[in-house]
Amino acid sequence: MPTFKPIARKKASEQVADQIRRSILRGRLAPGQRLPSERDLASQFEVTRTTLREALKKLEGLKLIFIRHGDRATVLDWMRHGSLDLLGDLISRKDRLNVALLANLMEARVVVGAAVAQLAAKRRTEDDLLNLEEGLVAMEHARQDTAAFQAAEFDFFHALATTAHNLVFVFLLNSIRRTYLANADWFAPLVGDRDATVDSHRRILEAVRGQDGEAAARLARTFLEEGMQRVLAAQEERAGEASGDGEGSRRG
Amino acid sequence: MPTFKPIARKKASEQVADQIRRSILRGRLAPGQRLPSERDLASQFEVTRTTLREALKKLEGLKLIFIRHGDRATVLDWMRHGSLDLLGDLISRKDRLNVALLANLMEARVVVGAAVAQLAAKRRTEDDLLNLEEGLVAMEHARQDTAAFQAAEFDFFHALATTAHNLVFVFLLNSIRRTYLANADWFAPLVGDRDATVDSHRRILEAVRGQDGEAAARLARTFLEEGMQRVLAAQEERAGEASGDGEGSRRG
DNA sequence: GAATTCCGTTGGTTGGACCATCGTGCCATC
DNA sequence: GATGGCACGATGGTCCAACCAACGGAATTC
Repeated sequence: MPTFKPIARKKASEQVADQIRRSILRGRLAPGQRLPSERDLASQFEVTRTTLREALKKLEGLKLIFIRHGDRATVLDWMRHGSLDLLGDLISRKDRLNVALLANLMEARVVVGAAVAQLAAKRRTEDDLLNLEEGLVAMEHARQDTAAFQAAEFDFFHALATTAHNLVFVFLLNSIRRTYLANADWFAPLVGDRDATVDSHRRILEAVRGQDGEAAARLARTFLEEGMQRVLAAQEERAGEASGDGEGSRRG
Repeated sequence: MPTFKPIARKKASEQVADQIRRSILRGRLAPGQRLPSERDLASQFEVTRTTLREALKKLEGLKLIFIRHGDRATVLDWMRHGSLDLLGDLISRKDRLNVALLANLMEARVVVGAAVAQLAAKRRTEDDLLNLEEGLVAMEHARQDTAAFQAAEFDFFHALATTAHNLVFVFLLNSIRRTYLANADWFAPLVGDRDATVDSHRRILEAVRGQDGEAAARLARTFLEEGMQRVLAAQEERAGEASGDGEGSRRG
């Protein structure tokens, strides 16, 4: 029995937003440029203005366009204003992967992971420790399921951010997680050896418990950096293989 | 001539979204809870479903609620899914400031600033250097205007992120900047001495030019950490003063 | 008992009307 | 000649009243 994916049931407004978003991200709509009026766009896409407006609303939320009453929408410079939610769109274009962005994301995990580990050690409460222990247990329980294990592993670092009592890092990890888990296959080498991963994270937990920020940061950084190397190495391997293998077995 | 602020002209859909968002952030709407139907909500707020739906769309973008066709909207756990765009709502509640979040934000600037400085030194191209030099010039030109100088100072670090060629950090700084500049007054002590700030950043630039990542990171970290101390110290001072000083002169 | 069908609730879309704001150009005034 | 008021067209914001589409549970069927 092959594994089937749920079919994409995209709302009309989503599809409209997708088209415009891609035009902007690919530079076919330059910053400062003004979009046609809602009425024009609606007739171009053959949807109602209501639907078209929902699409624009979404793009506004991504900070891709700026909307002002009485004036047409303006394309923003996404390098300057773009939201983290754009990562998901940028990292995979059809079946192709943006390897540079993959590296970027792991790099950010290294930096943020080490930082939250250090801060967590400084600020952890007893409740935080219980929460982290639960996270470890969740990882152990998910040992059999790759996707679940990856999610649990990420959640451990999310718990570290919570323990660090820094909402900026919490929210940042929320955003990263979406992109990370949506492309989990590519990041799988990070947790290649699950037992070692659990051990590693247990050592981090103990450092946090002992309020040894330096050790916690070092352990987290080492785990993530070595994992990043594995992820990128696996990526290079695949780049060497023949292409055009659309749906075939990607794992093995 | 006093300085006037533009009046706030909020759209109906924004006001609706504000109310629901606050209810969620204050916990009056718990994660997992289901919202009333759009028709119900629309009549409660005395707006059309169209307007109500725009509000929900916004909340969906902030990852505060989850919407599925045929089922009512569900409140998400914002600690687990929330977007960085929530920072702006959380940091200031009316005239009161969330000091912990202020510290969080500076803390994130320290970590990210040091990281991008280090990576920038490793990866800078000649174009990047030109860009950074422009950033310095912009800071010098803005020396007279506090708000403009703060923006220029932040943009220097944004340019470092661009130089680091890491989109995750670029987008993260985009999000932080919005909150940072919207509450610029509170962060002003960071750049208290503007000449020293320019000098500091010039040294960072030179370290980047010399591809000395360690030095760049150290310089950036020192500047930001000391600035954070000033910001927090100023905050404690104000906490000691009498309250109720709504619009009065805040700068002295 | 289990699978199927039906149906009410609810989100998604439509079409058309009207209101609010912006920018522009004209005009009267000074 | 500069200023302020005004009218107008373009455009985004809201309203209204339907209908379409997905979900979930109840009724039905086997």
